[in-house]
Amino acid sequence: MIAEIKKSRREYILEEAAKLFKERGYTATTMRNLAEKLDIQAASLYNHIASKEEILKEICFTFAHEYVSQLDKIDSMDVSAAKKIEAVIDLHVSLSTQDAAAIIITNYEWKHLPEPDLTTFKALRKGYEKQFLDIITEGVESKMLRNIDPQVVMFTILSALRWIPFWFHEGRGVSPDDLKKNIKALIIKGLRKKK
Amino acid sequence: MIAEIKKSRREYILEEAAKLFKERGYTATTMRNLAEKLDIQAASLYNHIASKEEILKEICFTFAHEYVSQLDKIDSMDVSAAKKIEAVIDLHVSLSTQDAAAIIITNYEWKHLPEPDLTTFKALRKGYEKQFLDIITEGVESKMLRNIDPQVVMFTILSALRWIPFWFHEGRGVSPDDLKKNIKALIIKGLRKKK
DNA sequence: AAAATAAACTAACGCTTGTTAGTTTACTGA
DNA sequence: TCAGTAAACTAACAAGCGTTAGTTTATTTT
Repeated sequence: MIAEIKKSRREYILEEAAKLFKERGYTATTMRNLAEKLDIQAASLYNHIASKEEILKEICFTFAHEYVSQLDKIDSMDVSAAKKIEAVIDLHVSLSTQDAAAIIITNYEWKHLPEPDLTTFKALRKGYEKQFLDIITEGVESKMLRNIDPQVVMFTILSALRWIPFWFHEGRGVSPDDLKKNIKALIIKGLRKKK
Repeated sequence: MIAEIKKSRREYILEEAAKLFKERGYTATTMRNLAEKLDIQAASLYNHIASKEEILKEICFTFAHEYVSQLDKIDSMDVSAAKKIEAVIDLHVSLSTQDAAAIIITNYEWKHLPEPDLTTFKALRKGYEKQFLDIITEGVESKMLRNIDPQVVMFTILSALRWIPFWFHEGRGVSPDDLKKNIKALIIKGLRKKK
């Protein structure tokens, strides 16, 4: 009970931190900025978190692990490469439209992680990209997908997906579902050979 | 002659600054970091540049203007929307593979510009995106392109292009020319209706 | 040879940074 | 009612920040 209350206060701080990190970037956000947003003194933050770096670490790894475990699930499904790519698009759009700020931190502010977390994170990220690359390569080799360089395909798709939380706004423009459909139409029909 | 020597020294500083800003981000890069890279004292930098912010400003606006003027040229051509989109892809790949660090600053570090430069820059960027959006919309309305939400198409293409300087390395993987061909194949065949 | 200029230097400034220490206040469960 | 605890407070720190002032050194121009 007590732990729960403590946790919710802590999580609220993490949320506000993510928003600030998104707007100004991690380095340019000060603990006093964050405190001001919460209407408390900077020193009071340390009742809830150990350090500024800990905030970054918690956000980055929470979502990195989420991505990795979901991709594992997708990859173990018994469906075509094209279907797996569609599932990856759905995954990114869902997370990006639900937790935009935190996803931006995970994708763009991780480089400010202190060692050894930085090395760990980079390995996670590299592993994710490699696994996705293998799905694309399999699709090309089985002649299901157009013969386009798999690395170019991977980076093109991932960078498009990683940018979504910057421009997507709930209730303005397309809905999350329409976003999924449109991106899949654009990407997949470009990849799939004409039948 | 004197002006030329001074300029080359100054430009060398700008180049090194761009590399550091790329690696660590603008805010996390200190004038002492930059000085160390050039084997001089931080104070000596001020013989060549007025401030840290001036460095950022010069890099951002140099390339923002380059993008805008090139897009104007493309837009005034008497060709189809698809051809214009291809030309935009060529433009981004060329700049991203030639001046990777500076392009990254222009695309990702501009938010640290001080006012009123920030407002000016955002207007330039917004204008660029609007002009590109209009090209895509025209293509959809003329039934030449698949019926995909133009805003989704614009952001998907632009974010994919803006990420290139992060992963592209000369001499490793695809060449700039192959990169152009592959991205155009992926994007355009996804946009164009089956004939 | 003298003057001018480019480009480095040392020393220091005022300010902001993340963080710590110790204390106070308000609520909760026994 | 009283002890325990969560969560705020004030005050201050050491380190690092961008930048300025004034000076020295080396090269080029006249």
